[in-house]
Amino acid sequence: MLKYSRQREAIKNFLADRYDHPTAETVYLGIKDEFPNVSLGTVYRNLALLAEIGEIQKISIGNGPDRFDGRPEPHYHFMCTCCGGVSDLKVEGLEHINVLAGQGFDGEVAGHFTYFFGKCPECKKIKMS
Amino acid sequence: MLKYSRQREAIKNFLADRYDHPTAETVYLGIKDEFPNVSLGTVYRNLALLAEIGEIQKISIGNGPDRFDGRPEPHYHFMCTCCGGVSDLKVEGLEHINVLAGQGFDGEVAGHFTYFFGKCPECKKIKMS
DNA sequence: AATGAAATCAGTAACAGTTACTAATTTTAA
DNA sequence: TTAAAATTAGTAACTGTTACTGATTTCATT
Repeated sequence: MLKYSRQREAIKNFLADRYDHPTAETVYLGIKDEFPNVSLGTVYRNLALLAEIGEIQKISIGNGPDRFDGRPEPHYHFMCTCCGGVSDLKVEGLEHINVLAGQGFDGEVAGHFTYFFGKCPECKKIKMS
Repeated sequence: MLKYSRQREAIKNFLADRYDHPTAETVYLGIKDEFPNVSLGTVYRNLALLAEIGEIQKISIGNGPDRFDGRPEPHYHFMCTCCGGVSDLKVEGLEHINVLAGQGFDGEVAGHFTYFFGKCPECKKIKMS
């Protein structure tokens, strides 16, 4: 049975406010002013729990630490190879790619993970000027 | 300057022979009969080097250890959620998705990583029978 | 409001995968 | 053959994450 916890609520609120897909470490530091004694383990545990019940998303992108996204609706992500930032990316017409992947494959394709990489708008602007 | 090394050659050969995308640990154990004193660090270093010069591919899939693919040509991968195995997957008509992702995005999409998941042919068969 | 079982917590230790360091060995151009 | 540079084995250290512990918080039931 799931019980309320102030720490979990703070973690959820912290994520709801931002679009930069912070790491567990960042979340930890971010709720420290409200909960000075919060444990990093608590942050990890709640992030995993929230992801499991579908209230947030865990983004395992590249080789660094996992990142977390407060928006549960499925969408794509973009990682800037220049500044390392991760942002949301709206991509239309990609719904069919599981079917595409299943053609000529004897198994059963249930889904896919995709992330795009390249230069984010800010880094592109800097290089051009 | 890159010098020849017997260990590196053994690692490359080990990968060339197989399609199961082994982890560094597996590669390490696999070349141990030829090089009983080989170091795990040597395996990691050479796998990273070979991936960097484009002779093999590093597959960072899910949350487990990285896996390595002896074939450098770009292709997709499939992970079975049932047995955990990773296999190659031929998918046609996915070349355009970088362009698709770039529509309405001010940055520059250079590429993407995608892996599919679901049930592999073997696991699908078992469940059905 | 008081009780108590279950969930959650903070703090810390342990863990897995990987990288970094060091002195000895191997490679290879001269 | 020589010697500088690359590579090695072995080991320690590091990063991100999970597991353990006894104390605290939550909350349905009284």
